[in-house]
Amino acid sequence: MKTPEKTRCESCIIRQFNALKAFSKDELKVISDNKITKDFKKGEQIFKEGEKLNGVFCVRDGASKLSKLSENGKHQIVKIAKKGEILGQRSVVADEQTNLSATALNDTSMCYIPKQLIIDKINENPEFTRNLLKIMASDLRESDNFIVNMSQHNVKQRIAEALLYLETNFGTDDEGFLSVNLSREDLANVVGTATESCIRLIADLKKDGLITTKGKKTKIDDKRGLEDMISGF
Amino acid sequence: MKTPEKTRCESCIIRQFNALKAFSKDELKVISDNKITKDFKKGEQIFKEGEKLNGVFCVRDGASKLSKLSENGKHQIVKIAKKGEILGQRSVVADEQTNLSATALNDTSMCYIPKQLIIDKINENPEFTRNLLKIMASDLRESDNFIVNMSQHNVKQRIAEALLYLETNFGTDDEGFLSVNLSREDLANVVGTATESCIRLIADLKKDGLITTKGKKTKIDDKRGLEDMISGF
DNA sequence: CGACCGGTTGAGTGCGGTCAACACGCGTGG
DNA sequence: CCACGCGTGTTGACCGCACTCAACCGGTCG
Repeated sequence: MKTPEKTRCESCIIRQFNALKAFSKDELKVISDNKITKDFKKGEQIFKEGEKLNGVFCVRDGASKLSKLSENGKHQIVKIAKKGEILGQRSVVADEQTNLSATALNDTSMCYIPKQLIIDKINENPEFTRNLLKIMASDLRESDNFIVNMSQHNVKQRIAEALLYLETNFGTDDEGFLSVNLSREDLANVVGTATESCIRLIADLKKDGLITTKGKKTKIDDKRGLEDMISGF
Repeated sequence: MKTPEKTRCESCIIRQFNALKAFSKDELKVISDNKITKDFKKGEQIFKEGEKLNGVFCVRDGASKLSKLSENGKHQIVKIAKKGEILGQRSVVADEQTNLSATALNDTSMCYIPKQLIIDKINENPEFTRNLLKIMASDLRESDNFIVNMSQHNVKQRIAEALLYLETNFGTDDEGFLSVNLSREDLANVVGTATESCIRLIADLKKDGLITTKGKKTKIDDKRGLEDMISGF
């Protein structure tokens, strides 16, 4: 983790995607003066579950996984955060320790904003608070939907869902391969299965002509086919 | 569903448990004048996923399940709401249709508060908004934890968890039986399994001396034992 | 070079889903 | 009043998905 040159929040477009868009020029200046830019290398841990955070992380670029360790030693990935999202806001709002660990999936650039600044703004700027509320309401819906998907779909369907999710949320490179490259293990941890099962089912999807792989990269060939399979055809 | 005599919000203790505790006497009067008390019989549906709600439901008494239908025709129960919780606040905050259906698990008494009142209060009363924020933050943690439990525990462990959850959150009657009596099917829908599997594993738990049943009622005999089993002993 | 990590494949097993039959209580209508 | 249907609970049998353990391969790094 290193701390490179700063970018001013006032001129940062990322904030349009999160609750920070409520802030005035002046407010942004204060935040900008107090934030720290932090970069994380692929695989580096941003924070660990149970930690008390002293600030939140605004994702400028890159992808990171939010996961939780269960007593059998497996990491369950609950969410993959993308550009514009803010990590740790739940913990700061609730004034609790973090419930999840965050780890960079690729080289990642974050802005670290001290907790007190966020708390002050919650008390001062109602528009900001309402934004936060909406975002958390949306997160909550996502989580509830995830629960249903986990319990009502088999592993193959869940893998298909995860791949589609990665495509729509992180896009593809110029050859059509997924931009975010989850390791087989991470993918298995997203869908809540063993790595071996994950590998085998990916091989199945290839055989079915729904996806192709090249090296460690994955490409979705038949989006419609995947969606149909998820629905049970 | 019938609408019995009103209880004034000012003198209602239930509100201490939810975001409404932020309101002044005057604000409560307005709410009280605009709310409707609605009662639901066991099994009655309070609202259905996809509906546009025009208000929220404050649970005065009883238990209700929040569930979602998946395309294979099964209901996954995501949460069981208890006295003091507010149903529909997520949808109202996000200005979306409901993501979940709500159904009464036993005879239930609700206060229906028009949506606009809640929206106005979000804009007027920052303390209320902050309360909402904290509650949703807490709901979000619960949901994330549920995801991890679902994917990392086997069905037997999940049933044990569900029973413990019912005991701690809804208590027992004077003989020690769980106050909320989920049907086998509902319990299966909580843990995301087939009713038959659920029944068989409950029989296991009985054989192991961890629980007993009498008629349709269930009693937890060895809380510690259940907890150990969940942790994998 | 060996160590190690990620990916891959094979073989065996058991958990849990599915279908079918049956028991039981309850309300309803003939 | 009983017959009947229906919803819920229960049990049996079967089978396949997915977990586990183990071996192996290729690349990378010390």
